Amino acid sequence: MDTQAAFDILTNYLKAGKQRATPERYAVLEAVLQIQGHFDAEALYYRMISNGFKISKATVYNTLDLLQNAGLVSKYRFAENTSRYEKAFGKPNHHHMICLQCGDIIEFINEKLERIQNDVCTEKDFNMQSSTLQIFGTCAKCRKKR
Amino acid sequence: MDTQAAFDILTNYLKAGKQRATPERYAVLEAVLQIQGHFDAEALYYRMISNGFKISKATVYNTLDLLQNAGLVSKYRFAENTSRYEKAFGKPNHHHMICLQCGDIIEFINEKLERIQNDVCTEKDFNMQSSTLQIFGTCAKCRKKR
DNA sequence: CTCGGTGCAAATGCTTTGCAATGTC
DNA sequence: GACATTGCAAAGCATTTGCACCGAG
Repeated sequence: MDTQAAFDILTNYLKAGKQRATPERYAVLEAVLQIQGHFDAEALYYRMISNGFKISKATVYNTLDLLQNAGLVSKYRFAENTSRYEKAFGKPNHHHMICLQCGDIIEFINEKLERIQNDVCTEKDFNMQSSTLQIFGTCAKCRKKR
Repeated sequence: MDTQAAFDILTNYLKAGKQRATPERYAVLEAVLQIQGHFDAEALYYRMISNGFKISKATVYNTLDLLQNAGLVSKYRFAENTSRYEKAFGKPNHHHMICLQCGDIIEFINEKLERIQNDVCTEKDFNMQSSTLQIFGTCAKCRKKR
């Protein structure tokens, strides 16, 4: 949503870690913010290139990692070989249902789930940083097709 | 636990799909059943080789996929590039806490979680086949080290 | 001016594939 | 005997790395 606020978070994160503010880093963040839903590094790379921005794949990968550490991007590993990313800024924590037929991803939020996670972590004395619930199966659309 | 019961499941699965009962398939299953906890394809391959069994990596990968479809093995994708497997026979559905420092995996079961999953799937009209909740963070052991 | 960051191409590591040989049915 | 399955090595992909160059601080 608010690009400037996200830029500020990045600026502060870079300052705190004494890392440099390069145009590439802001460009990747800007591109990420424009995308609705999930994407992989390759798609982001081609999107930036075709928008006329000059950047290398290595930098895209590096920067996505950095943005993840800054809390601006979430990284997921579903069933495939590719890592999938998603902007984390202005989005509440949520989980995913992945359709094995069409690959569609349905997001959902559930407060009870948050509570359970906290309970389990307390019980096992585990310090949670992030979490992902992935439900694999068949979506309504695909079931109707048969 | 009961190797013979697992073998029977495989036999029935193969018959149902008109697939062949090869020694390799039973050997992979047997090796899988002996392992406590998670493993990757490479580790299983070397384990079998060093036990004197002659098999190729390709067959290990193929057979792990087959065993997954038969419901005898679960396949996970945590944060890394490698797929991790685990025997599914005689083990109830469970979820994972992954320590980002030491890589340890803590398993847990929570019945409330099952109910939430069912609720969410009903709500979105989604047909669940499998699911995995992964909680990333730091385990008690690693926090004490600091 | 220094050294962190970038770009490029090559390397890496997991997984899949093509094809001839094998052994199940 | 037919043909699914195996083994092997090579190919495929996503991601990382090494190193020369560049540019932020």
